[in-house]
Amino acid sequence: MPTSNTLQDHNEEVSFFDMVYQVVRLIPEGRVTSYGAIGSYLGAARSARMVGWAMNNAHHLDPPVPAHRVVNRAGQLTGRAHFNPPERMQELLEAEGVNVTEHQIDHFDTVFWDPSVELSL
DNA sequence: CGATTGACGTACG
DNA sequence: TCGTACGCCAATC
Repeated sequence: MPTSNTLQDHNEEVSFFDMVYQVVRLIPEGRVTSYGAIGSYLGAARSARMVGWAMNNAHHLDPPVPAHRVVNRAGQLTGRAHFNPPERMQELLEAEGVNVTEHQIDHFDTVFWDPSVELSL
């Protein structure tokens, strides 16, 4: 029996946070996805904010989560400020073959990786 | 303990 | 069609 005796007895799957981490780790190199896409894949399209918030926790996770492959719906590296250093996010993306200009991913529609599509749910 | 924020996105006016 | 408001769940103040 789980340690937590929360009100949610319907915990059939892991927490939303954990699911986010799992999906982010499934992102292949050279591909990126958006917070909303992950949230939508998890069945909560409106919880895009939560996905980003989960990334904050991702920094102390093991193994580390490739948060640099997660950007907003516009393809902008909005979360770069939370990296160390912030420019590290762009460097990591370029190292995987993803070109970034002015914190904006080039050909975002091409490198975009939609979990609900690639995972063929 | 209660209110606000937070790496966004969708819905509504 | 464009602009504004709300929602998601958890953590922080």
